[in-house]
Parts: sequence; structure tokens; C-alpha cells
Amino acid sequence: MADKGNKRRQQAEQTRSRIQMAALDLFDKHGFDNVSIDEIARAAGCSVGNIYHYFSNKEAITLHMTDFVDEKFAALAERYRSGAGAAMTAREALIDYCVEVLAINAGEELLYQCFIHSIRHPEAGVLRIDYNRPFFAVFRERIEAFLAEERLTAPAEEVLHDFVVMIRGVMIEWRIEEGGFDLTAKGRRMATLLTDGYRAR
Amino acid sequence: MADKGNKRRQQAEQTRSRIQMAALDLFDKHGFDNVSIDEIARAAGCSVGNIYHYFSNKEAITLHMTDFVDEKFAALAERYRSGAGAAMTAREALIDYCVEVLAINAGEELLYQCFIHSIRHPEAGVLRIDYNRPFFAVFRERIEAFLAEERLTAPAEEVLHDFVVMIRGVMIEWRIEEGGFDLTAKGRRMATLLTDGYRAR
Amino acid sequence: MADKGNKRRQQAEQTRSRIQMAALDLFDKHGFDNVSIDEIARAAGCSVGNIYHYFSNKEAITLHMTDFVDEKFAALAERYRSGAGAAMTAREALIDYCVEVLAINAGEELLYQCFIHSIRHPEAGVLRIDYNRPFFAVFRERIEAFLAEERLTAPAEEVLHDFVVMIRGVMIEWRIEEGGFDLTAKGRRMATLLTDGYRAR
Amino acid sequence: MADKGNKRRQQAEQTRSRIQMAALDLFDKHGFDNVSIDEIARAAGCSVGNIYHYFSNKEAITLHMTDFVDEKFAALAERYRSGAGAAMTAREALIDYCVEVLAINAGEELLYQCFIHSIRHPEAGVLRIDYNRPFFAVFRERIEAFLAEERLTAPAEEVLHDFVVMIRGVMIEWRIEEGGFDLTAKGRRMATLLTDGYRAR
DNA sequence: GATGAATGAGTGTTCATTCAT
DNA sequence: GATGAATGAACACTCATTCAT
Repeated sequence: MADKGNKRRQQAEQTRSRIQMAALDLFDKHGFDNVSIDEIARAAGCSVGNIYHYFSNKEAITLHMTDFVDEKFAALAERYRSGAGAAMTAREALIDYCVEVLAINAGEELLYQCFIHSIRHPEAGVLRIDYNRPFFAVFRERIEAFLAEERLTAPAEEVLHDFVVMIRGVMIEWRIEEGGFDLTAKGRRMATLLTDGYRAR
Repeated sequence: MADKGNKRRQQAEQTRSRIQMAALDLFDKHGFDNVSIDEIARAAGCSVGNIYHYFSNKEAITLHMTDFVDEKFAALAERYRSGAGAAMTAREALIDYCVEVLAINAGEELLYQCFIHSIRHPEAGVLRIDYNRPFFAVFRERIEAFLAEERLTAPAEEVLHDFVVMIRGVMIEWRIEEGGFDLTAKGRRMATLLTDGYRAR
Repeated sequence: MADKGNKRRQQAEQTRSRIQMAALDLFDKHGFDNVSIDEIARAAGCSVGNIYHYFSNKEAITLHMTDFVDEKFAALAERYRSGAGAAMTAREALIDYCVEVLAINAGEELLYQCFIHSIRHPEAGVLRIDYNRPFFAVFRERIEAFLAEERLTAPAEEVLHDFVVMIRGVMIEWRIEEGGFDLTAKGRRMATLLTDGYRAR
Repeated sequence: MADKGNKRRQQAEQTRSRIQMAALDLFDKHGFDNVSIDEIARAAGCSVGNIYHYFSNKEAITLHMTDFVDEKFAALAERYRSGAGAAMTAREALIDYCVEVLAINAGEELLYQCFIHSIRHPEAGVLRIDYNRPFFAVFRERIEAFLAEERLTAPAEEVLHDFVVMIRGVMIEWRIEEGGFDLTAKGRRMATLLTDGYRAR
């Protein structure tokens, strides 16, 4: 009995997830306003009505984007925390992290959709800087290590902010130029420029 | 007679402009997809049909955005070309230009709307880097002067690209944080970091 | 359970059919271009949106006209195939078939609407000669029997084409003269003339 | 003064005619309901308002179609009346006339548009059989000559009706098959069949 | 849990017609 | 005679949402 209940709950969770994935994917491709519930239902392989069983309305499908983004970066964070990049200097590790982050964004279309959606709806806070979130937590650690290594006294928060701005700039420009340059190479270049800039101070 | 004809043409030009202004204003406030032609007509004080007398479709109302953006920056370009910043070093002038550009964007809501709209429709090319456009033309001159002053051999196109990325990053982040930091101060800081970065190479 | 599902599906089929009937009826009365979806919805007793649940667009409502026409003639074909006209000569049976076909067209307003619509949209192929379709299949059999009976060597396809042309001429003229002559009498006369014409060769 | 007035009247007549031609041409290509006054104005090279100077409404542009059709056939009638076909038998001349009529229809797209338009609006009488109209007048003469030559007693009106039906059938079928057969060859064949049919009586 | 038929207000767009110039 | 800006009702079509099954 408990088994059956579990199975059911699992299946339900799967359906819910399938809907969300399909929706975000379509939102990415065509924009939130240009995707109908019908299309989502077709893409998710379920009925229109069933979507409303899981989500109170269309908007609600995008509501857990913050979690989604955090999950995506949780794995990366784990890798870094468990010692990846220990052989590099802290500066190299910081640059490396920027590159990895951009690579993930380039590889995951859904992440970009979250990005665009969140620019339009900043109040949702999906992109809000928050050191409890894996992306920003690891970022800060890398930066603090870099500052320590180089004996710089700049406040970590401000440097983090600089790097976040830079990364967002690279992402946006990559979209504007419709993938017309090497995203990770650009990321490496910009990150290097910034670290060099701090040294010069 | 010619006067009368002119008057008519002038009035038509005014109507066209009134429609465009009303539309861009509404797009800015609520987003392209959330503004109906009916609303634009009401805001512009004309009939729905008349909008289609001037523009072939809704999208077309935003079509001259490139010109609009260029016009906004043409004045700035003029100022720089006619010797503004002659007293500064080229480096200072470059940083100054970044700051001014951001200040204009912060002051003109419509420019930001163009920015967001163009991110969704990169194919329209509103944000495309093009040295014939005043914004990019002056930017390049500033950068070339900076590189000459510092005797740097980096290609101007690539450095320009770096600065463009940076500026876009600042703009986006400013929106994400809903104006939560000093845009021009951040611009000055980032531009300074970059110029320092090149020196370090 | 299965019953309930069936009931639902049946009701849906009924709605679909109701829409189609209402639409074809209105098209017949006022012409395709002069009937709005709103009117169809009102006539079918459903909402505008529901029409689009069943048909992808207005044109699509007429899309199954070919099937409709074929169904109308299937009964006639059946009758002929199961031995009607066995007592007549093949020539008489051929003439008889022409007369029957015209009689059906005269009696069914919808068939005429299909005819007119198909003249404007020949690409839909509703009127295309195709020996798999009951109307043309039986027609060809009648003609082959006639040619055999009279020991004529003319190719059946060409003779069929002659008769089709004649029948279409009669139908069109009947409309032009707004029913001002006896359709079946004319059909009999023209068919007789043609058969006599072949004999004379 | 009178000269000027004449010139003006002539130019006006030309404009009127240009509008009518452009309109009928477009009606032919796209159907009456799918052509806008704007398009007609553009095609005729005048303003929308000017069309309403000459015609009270869109429908009115098609109003003089009967005259147009008659003019088209007046030249043919003239040729026949002034002795063309004198060297042939009356039978051959009749067949020849059918062929010529079809050739004109095949060559003049506008005539076909009149045909289609008139099928939808038979009440306008554009296609009405009327012995005062050149097309029917000559047709009747040819038929009477044929009947006399062959010493047939069939009433000329009825035979004319048969031929009219046949010709309309050929025209319609030619459209249905989108020009997929040789129009004049078919006309010759059908006309021959009919004349043979009368002989057989 | 799941279905999909049904709703109806809303959308972008068209177009015959008018009229001041 | 001629223009073309302006109108506004009408159109085909969309879609988030509901609910009986």
C-alpha cells in the first residue's frame, strides 16, 4: 500500500516536472507570451486540464525557477567544494569558475530562459545575489581566496558584484550576437582582465 | 497651396510620431506583448485603423528603434567629437564616455525598453555593433586614443567588445537589482578596472 | 466507464458535425466569404472557440467536402453496381446515369455549394476526376459498357471527359438561368446527343 | 475651350477605364472579396478617394461587365459577319466559331473573371442568352446556317442552348483541371460530337 | 489523477467608405 | 478632378481557464 502510494507520488512528481520542463523549454524558444497552455500540454504529453491540476495558472509554472537555477549550479558548487581546482592558484580557479559558469549557461537553454524571464520580472528574485545560493556562495569563496592570495584589501562583496556584472554582460552580448563569438574564451578574457585590474590598484 | 499641402503632410508626420511615442511608452511600461493596438490607439488619440495607415503591423512600430537609439547618442557623439574631454587623458575620456552612456540609459526609460526589446529580437540588429553608428563610432575613437596613449597593441575591435560587454552587464544588473546601486559609479569603477587590466598585460 | 467515454466522444462528434452542417448551410446561402465564424457559431449553437477546437481554420470546415460529395454519390453507385438498369441497353443506362446525377445535384443545395466553392479552389481537388471515387468509377463502367455495346473503339477516358464536361455545362447553365429550364430533361437530351455523336464517327 | 473640355473628359474616361481594368484584373486573380480598394487604387495608379469619384462603391466597378463582355465579342462577330468562314461548310464554320470563342476566353483572363463573377451573381444577367448581344447573335446565325445546310428541323434556340451548355462545360472543366488540357482541341471535339449528334436524329 | 470539450473576451489586422484639403 | 488621412465596425483566430466526465 505504502509502495503504491509512493509510486503514485513519484509519478505525480514526474508529471509535474515534465510539465515544468516542457513549459520552460517552450518559453525559452518562443517567449512566455507566445506559448499556449495547449502547446505545453502537447509537449508534456498530458492534457490541458492536468496542467491546472498541478499549477494554479500559467504564471505559476515559472514560479520555482529559483530552485531550478540553484539546482543547476549545485553540482558545480559541489565539485568546487570537494577540491576541484586545488592544483591551480586561486586566481586561476576564479577565472576557471567564471568560464565554467558560462559554459553551463551556454549548454543549458533553460537557464538562459530563466535569465531573460527574470530580467523582465526582477521582483521574483531569481537572479538576486544571495550568498546562501550555491552559485553565489562558491563565487564568493573563489573571490575571497583570490583576494587573500593576492593580498588585496578590496571588499569581497564589491568584487563579486563586478564579476557578476561582467558575466551577465558576456551572456547578454552572446545572445545579442546570436552566438557569434566563443563564449568561454570571452569569459576567460574578461575574467583575466578584471583580476589584472585589481592587481593594478 | 504648397503651404496647405505641407501642413497636411506635417500633421500626418505628427500623427505618425504621436502613435510611435505612445506605443513605445506603453511597451516600456507593460511590455510589447501586453499592449494592444486598441490601447495604443486610445493613448495616441486616433483610430485603430489609422495606426495601420502608418505602420504595417504592431512590430513595425518598433522598427525604427535603431534610428531612435542612434539619435539619442548622436548628440553625445557630437559633443565628444567637437572636443569635449580634450583636457583629460585619453584613459579618463574613455572612462568618462562609459559613464555618460550609462547616465543616458538611466535617464531615458525608452532606451531601456529598446534594450530589452532588442535582447528578445536580436535579429532586428538594434544593438548590433556597427562603427557607422554614432555610439560605436565614438566609442572606438576613444578606445583607439586610449590604446595609443598607453602604447598598447591590443586590437581596438576586441577592446571595444570588452567594453560593450561590460556596459551591457552594468545595465542589466542595474535592472535586476531594480536600481539598487549607483549606475554611473559602477560604470566608472568597471571601466577603470578594464583599463587597468590592459595596462597589466 | 467505456460507455461514458463513448458518450463523450459521440457528443463531440455530434458537435463537430453540427458545426460543419451549419457552416456549409450558411456558405450555401450567402457564400463562403460572406459568412463569419461568429455566425457559424451562433447557427451551430456553440462558442467561437469551440469551432477552432474542431477545425484549424475557416477553410478547414470545407475540407472534407470531397468526402461529402463522394458519400452523396456512393449510394447512387451502389444502386447501379447492384444491378439497377440491367434491363436497359448500356446506352440507355449511361444516359440514365447522367440524368440521375443531375437530379441529385438539383436536389441537394449543399452539393451545388461544393461545386461553386471548388471552382474557385480547384487545387482542393474536390472535382478532380479520379476513378477511385464512386461518381467517376460508375461513370466509367457505364461508358465502357456503352462503348462495348456499340463496338466503338474510342478510349473510355476521353469519352468520360466529354460527358463530365457536358454535365458540368448543364449544371452551370442551370444556375446561370436560375433554374429556368428542366435540368433532367436537358441532361437526357445532351447525353443522347453525345451518344449519337459517337455512333456517327 | 471646347478642346480643353474634351481633353478633360477624355482623360476622365481614361482614368475610369484604368480603374475598371485594374479592378477586374485583380478580381480575376484573387476574387472579388479578396481585393481591397487600396489595392485597386495602387494598381490603377490613383488615389482611393478618386475611385469613389467614379464609382459609388466597390460593387459598382463590376456593373458594366455585360458591356465589357459584349465588346470583347463584337470584334469576333464583325469578322464573322463580314464573311469570314465563307469558304467552309456551315458545319465547319459553326465548329470554328466554338473554337474561336473558347480561344478568346482562354486568352482573356478578364473574361473568365466575368464568367465566374456572373455565376455567383446570375441576377446581373451578364451571361444571359440574348440575341441582341453579339456573341449570341452570331452564334445563332451559325447554327441556323448549319441546320439549313443539313436540312435539320430542330429549333435553333434549343440547339444554341445545347452549344452554350457545351461551351460553358468546357470552360469550367478547363478551370477545374487548371488548364490541364488543350482548350480549343476539346472545343473542336465537343462541337463536332454535337453536330454529329444532330445528324443522327 | 486525468481528460478534453467548451467558453468568451480579447487579439492583431482589414477595409469600404468619408471628407477636409 | 484628385488626394490620402482618418474612421470604426467587422473579421479570423487565440487562449487561459473551467468543469463534467
